[in-house]
Amino acid sequence: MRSRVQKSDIFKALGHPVRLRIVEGLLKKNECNVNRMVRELGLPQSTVSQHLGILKNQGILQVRKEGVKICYRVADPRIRALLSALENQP
Amino acid sequence: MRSRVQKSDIFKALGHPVRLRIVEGLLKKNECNVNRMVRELGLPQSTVSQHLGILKNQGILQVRKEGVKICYRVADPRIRALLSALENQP
DNA sequence: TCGTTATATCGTAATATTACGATATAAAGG
DNA sequence: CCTTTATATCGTAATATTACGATATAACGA
Repeated sequence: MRSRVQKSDIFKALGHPVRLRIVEGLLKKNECNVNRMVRELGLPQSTVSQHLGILKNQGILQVRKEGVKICYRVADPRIRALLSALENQP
Repeated sequence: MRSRVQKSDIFKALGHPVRLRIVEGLLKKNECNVNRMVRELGLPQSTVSQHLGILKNQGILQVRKEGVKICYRVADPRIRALLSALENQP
Protein backbone atom coordinates (compact mmCIF):
# COMPACT_ATOMS: atom_id res chain seq x y z
CA MET A 1 0.00 0.00 0.00
CA ARG A 2 1.54 3.18 -1.12
CA SER A 3 -0.25 5.10 1.59
CA ARG A 4 1.96 3.43 4.16
CA VAL A 5 5.16 4.31 2.36
CA GLN A 6 7.06 7.03 4.13
CA LYS A 7 8.66 9.80 2.17
CA SER A 8 12.05 8.67 3.39
CA ASP A 9 11.39 5.23 1.94
CA ILE A 10 11.07 6.72 -1.52
CA PHE A 11 14.43 8.39 -1.09
CA LYS A 12 15.92 5.23 0.29
CA ALA A 13 14.74 3.23 -2.68
CA LEU A 14 16.32 5.72 -5.05
CA GLY A 15 19.46 5.87 -2.91
CA HIS A 16 21.28 3.09 -4.70
CA PRO A 17 23.18 3.66 -7.94
CA VAL A 18 21.76 0.59 -9.68
CA ARG A 19 18.19 1.39 -8.74
CA LEU A 20 18.60 4.95 -9.83
CA ARG A 21 19.93 3.79 -13.20
CA ILE A 22 16.93 1.49 -13.55
CA VAL A 23 14.50 4.30 -12.82
CA GLU A 24 16.23 6.76 -15.10
CA GLY A 25 16.30 4.20 -17.88
CA LEU A 26 12.60 3.54 -17.46
CA LEU A 27 11.77 7.21 -17.54
CA LYS A 28 13.62 7.45 -20.82
CA LYS A 29 12.21 4.28 -22.39
CA ASN A 30 8.80 4.45 -20.75
CA GLU A 31 8.74 0.68 -20.43
CA CYS A 32 11.23 -2.18 -20.41
CA ASN A 33 11.28 -5.90 -19.69
CA VAL A 34 13.61 -7.49 -17.18
CA ASN A 35 15.91 -9.31 -19.57
CA ARG A 36 16.67 -6.19 -21.51
CA MET A 37 17.53 -4.34 -18.32
CA VAL A 38 19.74 -7.24 -17.30
CA ARG A 39 21.64 -6.97 -20.57
CA GLU A 40 21.92 -3.22 -20.41
CA LEU A 41 23.01 -3.11 -16.82
CA GLY A 42 25.44 -5.99 -17.12
CA LEU A 43 24.44 -7.44 -13.77
CA PRO A 44 23.18 -10.88 -12.77
CA GLN A 45 19.50 -11.42 -13.37
CA SER A 46 18.82 -12.12 -9.71
CA THR A 47 20.43 -8.87 -8.71
CA VAL A 48 18.36 -6.84 -11.11
CA SER A 49 15.20 -8.64 -10.07
CA GLN A 50 15.92 -7.92 -6.43
CA HIS A 51 16.31 -4.22 -7.11
CA LEU A 52 13.16 -4.19 -9.22
CA GLY A 53 11.30 -5.78 -6.34
CA ILE A 54 12.36 -3.02 -3.99
CA LEU A 55 11.27 -0.33 -6.41
CA LYS A 56 7.96 -2.06 -6.97
CA ASN A 57 7.30 -2.45 -3.26
CA GLN A 58 7.68 1.27 -2.75
CA GLY A 59 5.14 1.91 -5.48
CA ILE A 60 7.79 3.49 -7.64
CA LEU A 61 7.45 0.90 -10.38
CA GLN A 62 4.49 -0.87 -11.85
CA VAL A 63 4.32 -4.14 -13.72
CA ARG A 64 2.61 -5.32 -16.86
CA LYS A 65 2.75 -8.85 -18.22
CA GLU A 66 3.26 -9.31 -21.91
CA GLY A 67 3.25 -13.01 -22.54
CA VAL A 68 6.26 -14.40 -20.74
CA LYS A 69 7.90 -11.04 -20.39
CA ILE A 70 7.39 -8.69 -17.52
CA CYS A 71 7.46 -5.04 -18.41
CA TYR A 72 8.24 -2.45 -15.81
CA ARG A 73 7.44 1.23 -15.91
CA VAL A 74 7.55 4.13 -13.51
CA ALA A 75 4.25 4.26 -11.68
CA ASP A 76 4.65 7.21 -9.36
CA PRO A 77 4.36 10.48 -11.29
CA ARG A 78 6.36 12.30 -8.64
CA ILE A 79 9.50 10.41 -9.53
CA ARG A 80 10.15 12.29 -12.73
CA ALA A 81 9.75 15.59 -10.92
CA LEU A 82 12.04 14.33 -8.19
CA LEU A 83 14.82 13.52 -10.61
CA SER A 84 14.53 16.69 -12.61
CA ALA A 85 14.74 18.65 -9.37
CA LEU A 86 18.24 17.24 -9.01
CA GLU A 87 19.29 18.05 -12.55
CA ASN A 88 18.64 21.75 -12.36
CA GLN A 89 20.16 24.63 -10.39
CA PRO A 90 23.69 23.71 -9.26
CA MET B 1 33.56 17.77 -3.09
CA ARG B 2 30.00 18.02 -4.16
CA SER B 3 31.11 17.19 -7.66
CA ARG B 4 32.09 13.71 -6.47
CA VAL B 5 28.74 13.11 -4.79
CA GLN B 6 26.58 10.83 -6.86
CA LYS B 7 22.94 11.61 -7.30
CA SER B 8 22.06 8.37 -5.56
CA ASP B 9 24.05 9.51 -2.53
CA ILE B 10 21.77 12.50 -2.12
CA PHE B 11 18.78 10.20 -2.12
CA LYS B 12 20.49 7.84 0.23
CA ALA B 13 21.22 10.61 2.69
CA LEU B 14 17.58 11.68 2.65
CA GLY B 15 16.47 8.06 2.87
CA HIS B 16 16.31 7.90 6.64
CA PRO B 17 13.34 9.20 8.61
CA VAL B 18 15.43 11.07 11.16
CA ARG B 19 17.58 12.76 8.55
CA LEU B 20 14.54 13.73 6.56
CA ARG B 21 13.00 15.27 9.67
CA ILE B 22 16.19 17.20 10.26
CA VAL B 23 16.24 18.55 6.73
CA GLU B 24 12.56 19.44 6.74
CA GLY B 25 12.97 21.21 10.06
CA LEU B 26 15.90 23.20 8.74
CA LEU B 27 14.00 24.20 5.63
CA LYS B 28 11.27 25.53 7.87
CA LYS B 29 13.51 27.25 10.41
CA ASN B 30 16.26 28.22 7.99
CA GLU B 31 18.86 27.59 10.66
CA CYS B 32 19.13 25.64 13.90
CA ASN B 33 21.81 24.62 16.39
CA VAL B 34 22.46 21.05 17.38
CA ASN B 35 21.15 21.17 20.91
CA ARG B 36 17.82 22.51 19.83
CA MET B 37 17.50 19.76 17.26
CA VAL B 38 18.40 17.22 19.92
CA ARG B 39 15.61 18.52 22.14
CA GLU B 40 13.08 18.65 19.36
CA LEU B 41 13.91 15.22 17.99
CA GLY B 42 14.11 13.58 21.39
CA LEU B 43 17.13 11.51 20.41
CA PRO B 44 20.58 11.15 21.95
CA GLN B 45 22.98 13.92 21.05
CA SER B 46 25.45 11.53 19.51
CA THR B 47 22.79 10.09 17.26
CA VAL B 48 21.74 13.48 15.99
CA SER B 49 25.33 14.52 15.47
CA GLN B 50 26.01 11.39 13.46
CA HIS B 51 23.09 12.08 11.16
CA LEU B 52 24.13 15.70 10.80
CA GLY B 53 27.59 14.55 9.79
CA ILE B 54 26.16 12.41 7.01
CA LEU B 55 24.04 15.26 5.68
CA LYS B 56 27.00 17.61 5.83
CA ASN B 57 29.29 15.19 4.02
CA GLN B 58 26.88 15.00 1.12
CA GLY B 59 26.87 18.76 0.87
CA ILE B 60 23.24 18.88 1.88
CA LEU B 61 23.91 20.86 5.04
CA GLN B 62 26.27 23.68 5.79
CA VAL B 63 27.66 24.82 9.11
CA ARG B 64 28.13 28.15 10.80
CA LYS B 65 29.73 28.66 14.19
CA GLU B 66 28.09 31.06 16.56
CA GLY B 67 30.23 31.08 19.67
CA VAL B 68 29.96 27.64 21.16
CA LYS B 69 26.95 26.73 19.14
CA ILE B 70 27.01 25.16 15.73
CA CYS B 71 24.24 26.23 13.45
CA TYR B 72 23.20 24.06 10.55
CA ARG B 73 21.29 25.08 7.48
CA VAL B 74 20.40 23.54 4.16
CA ALA B 75 23.20 24.30 1.72
CA ASP B 76 22.05 22.62 -1.46
CA PRO B 77 19.31 24.65 -3.12
CA ARG B 78 18.02 21.57 -4.94
CA ILE B 79 16.87 19.99 -1.69
CA ARG B 80 13.86 22.21 -1.26
CA ALA B 81 12.76 21.47 -4.81
CA LEU B 82 13.33 17.80 -4.18
CA LEU B 83 11.06 17.74 -1.18
CA SER B 84 8.32 19.77 -2.72
CA ALA B 85 8.33 17.42 -5.68
CA LEU B 86 7.22 14.73 -3.25
CA GLU B 87 4.50 16.83 -1.63
CA ASN B 88 2.49 17.39 -4.77
CA GLN B 89 -0.07 15.20 -6.51
CA PRO B 90 0.66 11.55 -5.82
C1' DT C 1 42.15 28.00 36.05
C1' DC C 2 37.82 25.48 36.65
C1' DG C 3 33.50 24.13 35.66
C1' DT C 4 29.93 24.16 32.32
C1' DT C 5 27.91 23.86 27.95
C1' DA C 6 27.92 22.48 23.09
C1' DT C 7 29.32 19.41 19.82
C1' DA C 8 31.99 15.65 17.61
C1' DT C 9 34.03 11.23 17.60
C1' DC C 10 34.86 6.52 19.21
C1' DG C 11 33.59 1.75 20.14
C1' DT C 12 30.52 -1.64 19.26
C1' DA C 13 26.48 -4.64 19.30
C1' DA C 14 22.43 -5.11 16.72
C1' DT C 15 20.41 -4.90 12.44
C1' DA C 16 19.95 -4.17 7.45
C1' DT C 17 21.56 -4.24 2.82
C1' DT C 18 24.05 -6.06 -0.99
C1' DA C 19 25.62 -9.30 -4.45
C1' DC C 20 25.08 -13.44 -6.58
C1' DG C 21 24.75 -18.46 -7.44
C1' DA C 22 21.26 -21.92 -6.96
C1' DT C 23 16.74 -23.04 -7.32
C1' DA C 24 11.77 -22.46 -8.21
C1' DT C 25 7.91 -21.06 -11.16
C1' DA C 26 5.42 -20.21 -15.15
C1' DA C 27 4.38 -19.31 -19.97
C1' DA C 28 5.17 -20.61 -24.80
C1' DG C 29 6.47 -23.56 -28.54
C1' DG C 30 7.28 -27.88 -30.40
C1' DC D 1 4.91 -33.80 -22.16
C1' DC D 2 9.43 -31.70 -22.72
C1' DT D 3 12.39 -27.87 -23.46
C1' DT D 4 13.37 -23.27 -23.55
C1' DT D 5 12.92 -18.68 -22.04
C1' DA D 6 11.75 -15.18 -18.65
C1' DT D 7 11.45 -13.95 -14.13
C1' DA D 8 11.24 -14.40 -9.04
C1' DT D 9 12.78 -16.21 -4.80
C1' DC D 10 16.02 -18.51 -1.65
C1' DG D 11 20.29 -18.93 0.94
C1' DT D 12 24.04 -16.70 2.59
C1' DA D 13 28.54 -14.46 3.07
C1' DA D 14 30.27 -9.95 2.90
C1' DT D 15 29.53 -5.40 3.93
C1' DA D 16 27.18 -1.25 5.62
C1' DT D 17 24.19 1.22 8.63
C1' DT D 18 22.12 2.28 12.94
C1' DA D 19 21.69 3.48 17.75
C1' DC D 20 23.73 5.00 21.69
C1' DG D 21 26.79 5.26 25.79
C1' DA D 22 31.39 6.76 26.66
C1' DT D 23 34.81 9.84 25.77
C1' DA D 24 37.18 13.77 23.58
C1' DT D 25 37.39 18.66 22.28
C1' DA D 26 36.65 23.36 22.40
C1' DA D 27 34.65 27.75 23.71
C1' DC D 28 32.76 30.43 27.27
C1' DG D 29 31.95 32.61 31.84
C1' DA D 30 33.04 32.92 36.70
